[in-house]
Amino acid sequence: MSWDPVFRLVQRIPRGRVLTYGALAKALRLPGGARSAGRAMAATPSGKGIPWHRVVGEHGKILIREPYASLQRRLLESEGITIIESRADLKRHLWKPSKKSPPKYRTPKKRIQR
DNA sequence: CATCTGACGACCG
DNA sequence: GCGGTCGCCAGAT
Repeated sequence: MSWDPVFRLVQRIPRGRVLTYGALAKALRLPGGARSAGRAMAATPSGKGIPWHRVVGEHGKILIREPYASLQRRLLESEGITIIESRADLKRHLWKPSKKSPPKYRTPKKRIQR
């Protein structure tokens, strides 16, 4: 599975903005919904400039575990996003994948048979 | 091939 | 608002 479309979209999230796994999944029509978005992020290659920390759970909650949670919080705050009780203020920072036909994820029609 | 394991979220009590 | 269950499905073991 190529999570490329996911990475591309995440890469477009502006500084100081966040997106939720659910919104991400919905925007790309990921099969399996939000969890798929989560899997994609878990597979995020580091060192590629992908702002993974801008993806949070519903209500802006940071869902990942330590030690990443602390790191994510720190990164978000450094961008001017206020985190209260492990949550980002979505009202102010939720980002919408505006215009430009968001790359739509497509399920492979069929899998390679063994 | 069988099972387990989640960077989720909706639902219910 | 909080904790438990369930559907979902790709990777890991």
